[in-house]
Amino acid sequence: MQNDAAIRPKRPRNLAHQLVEGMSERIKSGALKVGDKLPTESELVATYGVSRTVVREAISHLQAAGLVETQHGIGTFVLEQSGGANFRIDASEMSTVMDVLAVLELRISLETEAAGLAAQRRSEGQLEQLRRALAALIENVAQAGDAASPDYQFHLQIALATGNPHFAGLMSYLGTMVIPRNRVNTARLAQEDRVEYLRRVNREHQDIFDAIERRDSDAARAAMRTHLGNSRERLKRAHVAAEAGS
Amino acid sequence: MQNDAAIRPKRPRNLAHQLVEGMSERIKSGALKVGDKLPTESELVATYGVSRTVVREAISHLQAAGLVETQHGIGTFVLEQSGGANFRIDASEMSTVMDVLAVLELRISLETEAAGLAAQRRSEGQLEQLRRALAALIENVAQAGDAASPDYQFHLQIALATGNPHFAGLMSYLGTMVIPRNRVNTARLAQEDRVEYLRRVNREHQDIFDAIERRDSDAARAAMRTHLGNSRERLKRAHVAAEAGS
DNA sequence: TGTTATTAGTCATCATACAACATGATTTGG
DNA sequence: CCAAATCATGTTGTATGATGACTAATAACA
Repeated sequence: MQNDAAIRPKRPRNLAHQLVEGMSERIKSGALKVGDKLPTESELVATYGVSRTVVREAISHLQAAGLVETQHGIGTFVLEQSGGANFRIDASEMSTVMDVLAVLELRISLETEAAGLAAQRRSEGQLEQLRRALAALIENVAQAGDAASPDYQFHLQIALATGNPHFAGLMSYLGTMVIPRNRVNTARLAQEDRVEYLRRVNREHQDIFDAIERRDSDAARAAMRTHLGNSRERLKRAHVAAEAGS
Repeated sequence: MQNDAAIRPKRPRNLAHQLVEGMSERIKSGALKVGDKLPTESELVATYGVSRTVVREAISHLQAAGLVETQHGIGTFVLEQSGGANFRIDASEMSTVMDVLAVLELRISLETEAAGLAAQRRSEGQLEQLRRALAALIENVAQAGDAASPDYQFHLQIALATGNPHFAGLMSYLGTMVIPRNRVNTARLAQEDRVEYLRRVNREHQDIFDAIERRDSDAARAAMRTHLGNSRERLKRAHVAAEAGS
């Protein structure tokens, strides 16, 4: 059932959202340059095959996002990303399991490399920090998700051990994204076999630590990829279970 | 004469904007607490004396601003402010070669995975975009660094082909970081053997494209890692050369 | 009791119409 | 001929009515 078309929202949230993503991409990809006038509402209606309501809502989103500016009677124009460019994931885009999965993919990308670099570069002090975080992780039964959870701390320590502050910076930002309030939590799946689940996760963490400890970069990458890949599969299963089940 | 506009700095751009301001105030002032359900569209139509169109556009703005979230068939709810957290690399921290190297490591992390995912998921249309970017890359002799450069476009297209918008978002952000004013560009090293250099880089890009074209995920990852790893080495060599030399 | 149908409330989308604004072409007055 | 007023056209802003889709709660039924 879990076809590998992992991210593509098979059920679009709403039409306007699709338009927003499409046009955002066309802006970021350079198809629409700064100052360009994007197609008129009528044209967008024609090309996307939706009503003007949807087009206007999409443009409304783009306006609020600061991507475009509309002038009455003339058109809407792409405006330059004002000075403080930054990377930001809109909180409103974190409501579904699919959204969490998309961010998790980013984490996989980041943390596999971070684990590899940490294995090469970790100092003894950083290794000690990691060891402490791992111990807290094994003792504490608290579920992941909390920003202060031992799980998060462990992963953050790995990012710190790379010596590249950007890894830790991005990690700590992504950490705030995984919290969301919806019922997406891992609570459901952990119920059926909590002990087995915890034992397995702990083992995965231990593998990562061991690889970093013995400075085995490739093994660290592999262990981290396995760990987060499993997390992704658990989320997916919880997703389909929630959709099919209750 | 715009003096009459000067009297009232609050010029109503459009009705929706007025609604946005009104409701934003009511949210921030605490009149509407987190989790509260704000009035239905019909009620807002009645209280503000505008049409549903305007109400919906206002709500659309609030959604994009991350203030509220709408659930189909239920209502729209106020959600907690995520404190405007974002990931940002200070431009002032991008002056030395080491800083560029640190960002490049992040790119390696990102793009390696992006190449792998793109190989799995790329559509035919995305492949065509990639092919075009590659062609422009080979023809054009312009040096990298510019945000509109073929090199950047090629890499961005790969990020887009993952289907995960966050990859493209982060990529385009990191792209702005590599621009800055430092003369650390690859110009120096390219001088000694420019032809050989270009031939090699083109070959690396071609390898990446080929792997994505035949949906070979592992090969795509490897090719991208090789490519960016080589870029890193070139940068390092340019660094030590610059330090020792002039 | 438990399950299914129905219903009401709400948001999502569509279609149409008209008003407000901007711009360039056309007409008109000198 | 020139310049100003007017008109024509295109675009965004707003209004209105209708229909579809989703959710939760209630009613009907076995």
